Amino acid sequence: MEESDLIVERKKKLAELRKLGIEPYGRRFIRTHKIAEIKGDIPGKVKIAGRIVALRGHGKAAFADIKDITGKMQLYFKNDILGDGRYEIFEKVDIGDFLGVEGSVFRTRTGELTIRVEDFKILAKSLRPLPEKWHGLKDVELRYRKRYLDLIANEEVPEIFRKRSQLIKKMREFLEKKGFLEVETPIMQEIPGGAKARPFITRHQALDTELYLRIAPELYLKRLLVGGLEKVYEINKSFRNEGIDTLHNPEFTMLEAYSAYGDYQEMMELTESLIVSLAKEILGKEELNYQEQKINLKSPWQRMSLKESLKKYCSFEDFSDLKKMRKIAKSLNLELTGAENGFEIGDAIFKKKVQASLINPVFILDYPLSTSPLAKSKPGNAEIVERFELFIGGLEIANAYSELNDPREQRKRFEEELKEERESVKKAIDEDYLEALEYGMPPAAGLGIGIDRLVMLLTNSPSIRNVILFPQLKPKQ
RNA sequence: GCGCCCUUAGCUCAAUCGGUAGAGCAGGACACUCUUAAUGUCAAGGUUGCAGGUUCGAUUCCUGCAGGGCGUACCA
Repeated sequence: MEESDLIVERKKKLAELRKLGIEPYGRRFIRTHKIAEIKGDIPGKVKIAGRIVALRGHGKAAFADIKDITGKMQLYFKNDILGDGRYEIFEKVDIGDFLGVEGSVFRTRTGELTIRVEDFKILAKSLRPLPEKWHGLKDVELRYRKRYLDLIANEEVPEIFRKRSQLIKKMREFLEKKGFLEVETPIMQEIPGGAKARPFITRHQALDTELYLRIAPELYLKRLLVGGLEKVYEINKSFRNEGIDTLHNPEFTMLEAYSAYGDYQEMMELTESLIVSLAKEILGKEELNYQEQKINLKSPWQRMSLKESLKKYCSFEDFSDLKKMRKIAKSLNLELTGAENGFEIGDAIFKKKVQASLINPVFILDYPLSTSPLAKSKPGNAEIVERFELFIGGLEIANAYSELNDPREQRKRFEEELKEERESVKKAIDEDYLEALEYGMPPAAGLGIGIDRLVMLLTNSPSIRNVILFPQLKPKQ
């Protein structure tokens, strides 16, 4: 039978219901209980609503399972009880329909809590068949393109998004308690800054100007530090016009937080206590499994410089030994242009070799200045900046640094950066940002946390698409 | 972008050393007033992702395309 035949069949029932004077798309239905609230025998009548997910007919009686957001309940429809042609109407109900039912709670012979339906209303007729009841919806493409079906068919899916919501809520609470102010900064920016990704371009008609979707909110949040707001954060969607894979979606959710008078050491403490407290709230514990790996989040977390990590996992001693590093890079099939300095090759080797070994939380510190144009250099070492990235379960979860607040140094870094910029990206220095710095920005620490990846970690999800309700896919022709 | 793999009924899956596809669920009909992956009987459901090629014959082999998955590159 073609799908259209299944739909024809249901449309037929719809018409028949209307003929019987039943409107199959109902209105407000006032419930006395949500399903999970019906735990024992409840005297009198209850009214619940939900979607029919299973039907088991027995001649002039039937059992049905109805589901709301809190759980599932068995319903018992019986000709003798409904009476007067009402059972005939019930026979036009399909799996997938939304019903409001009224009845009394009892236990079946097998002890299952069930509602003996005395009256019911069809709240919405479903015209399409639901995915298979036992195996759920497995087709990965369908799950993403029609997430509503995934939510109906696969129990663990709503749970992931409940946890995601919980995590963001608790993150807010944590930061508020620490005195951070939540702000909103422009998504459409004249000059996209704060990261080096390719931006999406859009256009404002009335202003007759091109605008860019932000790749990060960083430069606007730091303007607020100039303005005297000492602790700010934004839970933001940012947009990067780059490849899509298990760790990257073109639009993604990030926390960025800035704290005046602090440095990256302060941010490490904040990050550690934030993530530990989130794990306790969401999972109720500090240990978790991520993709076959056992992870222990218990403080204190390990801290290691980038250089030390390379020594430990790739056993090479000296960043000035370019020959040796190139050899290692080559053995890892890394493509190099030949113009890289020691730190850049080191970073590439790190990504390829070290990262996968960082299962328990590790702060990797002290990145090369050349790849960190907005970070403050370490006292006594102009090549290195005060920056860390946090790795858990082999995933890069956070990135933070002591913020560069010297406007002339910042200009120099921007100019350096401009030289290597890719052709598709607008070549411009954010003069307005530099001007802001000239008014004086307090020394500060800044933090970025990839919320999608953190949710992946806490829900044991192998792909970022599992934790984004509507991940980006190619349009289907 | 590159490499490898996948695409069979609405859903979940079989099958074919190249001989025109078969189950379960869902849907239809009948029976059944305590079932719970209800049960029993019957009937129906397919341009095997799309377009070409080879062949007497292609769902199967080959090429191209589309979508998807994984890896890799870009994403400081």
